[in-house]
Amino acid sequence: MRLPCNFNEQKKPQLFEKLSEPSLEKLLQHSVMQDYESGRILVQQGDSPECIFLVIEGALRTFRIEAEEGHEATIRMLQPGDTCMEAVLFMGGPSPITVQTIQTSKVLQVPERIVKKHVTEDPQFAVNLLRIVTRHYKNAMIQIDSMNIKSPIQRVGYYFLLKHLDAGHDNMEFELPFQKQMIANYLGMTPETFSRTLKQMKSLGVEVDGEKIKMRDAFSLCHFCDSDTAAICPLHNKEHCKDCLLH
Amino acid sequence: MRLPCNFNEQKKPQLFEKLSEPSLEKLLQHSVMQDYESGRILVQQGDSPECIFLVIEGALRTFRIEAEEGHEATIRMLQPGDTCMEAVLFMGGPSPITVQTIQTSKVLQVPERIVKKHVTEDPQFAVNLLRIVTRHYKNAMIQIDSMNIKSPIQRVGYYFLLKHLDAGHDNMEFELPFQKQMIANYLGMTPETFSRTLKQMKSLGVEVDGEKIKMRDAFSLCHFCDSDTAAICPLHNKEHCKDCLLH
DNA sequence: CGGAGGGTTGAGATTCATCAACGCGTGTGG
DNA sequence: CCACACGCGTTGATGAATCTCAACCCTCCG
Repeated sequence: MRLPCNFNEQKKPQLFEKLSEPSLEKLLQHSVMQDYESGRILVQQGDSPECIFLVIEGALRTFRIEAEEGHEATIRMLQPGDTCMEAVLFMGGPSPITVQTIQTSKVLQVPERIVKKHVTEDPQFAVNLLRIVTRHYKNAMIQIDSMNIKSPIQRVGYYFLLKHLDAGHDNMEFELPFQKQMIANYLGMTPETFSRTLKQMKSLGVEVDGEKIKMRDAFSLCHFCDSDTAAICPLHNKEHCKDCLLH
Repeated sequence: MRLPCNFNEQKKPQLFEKLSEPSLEKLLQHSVMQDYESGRILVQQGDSPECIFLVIEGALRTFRIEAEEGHEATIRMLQPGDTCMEAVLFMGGPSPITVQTIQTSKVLQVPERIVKKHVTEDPQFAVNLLRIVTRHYKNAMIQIDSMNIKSPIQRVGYYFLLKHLDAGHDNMEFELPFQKQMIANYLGMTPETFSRTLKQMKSLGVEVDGEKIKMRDAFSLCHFCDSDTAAICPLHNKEHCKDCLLH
């Protein structure tokens, strides 16, 4: 099986990073490519995990459900190149999360036993997994403190800051990669509050037009920076980094 | 260096689980044991991580700070046998968390470079780390949905359920392992709300007397069970598991 | 044209944080 | 030995913030 060509060298999924040809080949040999319509449940909370999912096209989300009211808490939202269920495989026990497509998606599935076997055979693969899982964990920690101690506008601001840095710090425009209600849930608020918060952001120089976000200048979002993002912001400690809360 | 004797075979820290004698010896050789008073900061959010901390005696907590108001969000609370900063070592970049003692504590510190080297040399050690990190991640996911979609009483109930299962399911009494304000913050509420919530729990058959929690019967907390805990509850699917939300 | 889904806006209800005061146990210093 | 301060936990009153419910607009699509 060949990896689809829409992953060029730079956007190669982290799961396969630096793997030797034969090692990669071995993994892909037993993997299955599959297409799903939007809204399809791939794993149910409580199921025992059976494979890792690598998003080729489309988008997935992982979330948890509260039994009583049926409310959902989004844990992650995945885009092409992202993987999920790697951590769950090594947790032992049933899956704590549900996995669902939120667009029509093409997904590569690597079976559990292949993964577990390969981890012991290729140290690079083990390191990749460790890196991926720790990055998820870091995001989770940020999510936790967001819910606890940040206001809605701070959460949205931080989310926008990350997307802005993704798009390139000299790019004054970026797009929301998911539906607004999805992002709202991910940020721990209702679609209504999210919508109202977007309006508040105008006064900070951030215009919202449908899916497009336009920033007045590159520092409009500096106010939402923290030690985590400062480390990856090319403008950090430059003269203009004035609104940064760290200073 | 010898591991202190208060870890018997069963309570051996997961970090060292199933390691061969020489492997363990190698790790401990370069580790440092240290005592700290309560309230001491061991790692500051933004610092680059330098070692793994293994709690021998006392207690630590890890948390994140919000810059503007100085509010804190507790990520984890550690007891003897627990470790922290393992995940951070592999995340790359500065530490997203602050680590602090919350009791006078004895802590074993394993330097970063020893850990990273040992991971590639002993696969069992790598697997241990992967298990530990994924378990943290799982807890983080549960924390996220707690903040989002659970009421204070549900959060406290779930926390109590875990402690109850820890103490043994046939034990109708257990103790709070930390200060109430610490637990409150960990559960994402103020000490006041926590206190009020404790009173509410009386009507569910859970008495609180200082640090001691007394349950009327083994099923008082079943109401707060979910798919994650059901898997480890010895009473699950037994006839008495009546209040379980899963049914 | 009509319906469905996503997004927005408004009004009201609820819940939790905040602020303040108090009780209690402990340790300290006069 | 007592007075006092301090930290922790509790209780009460208040207010602000966000969720809920409802209506509406818009676009897309059959």
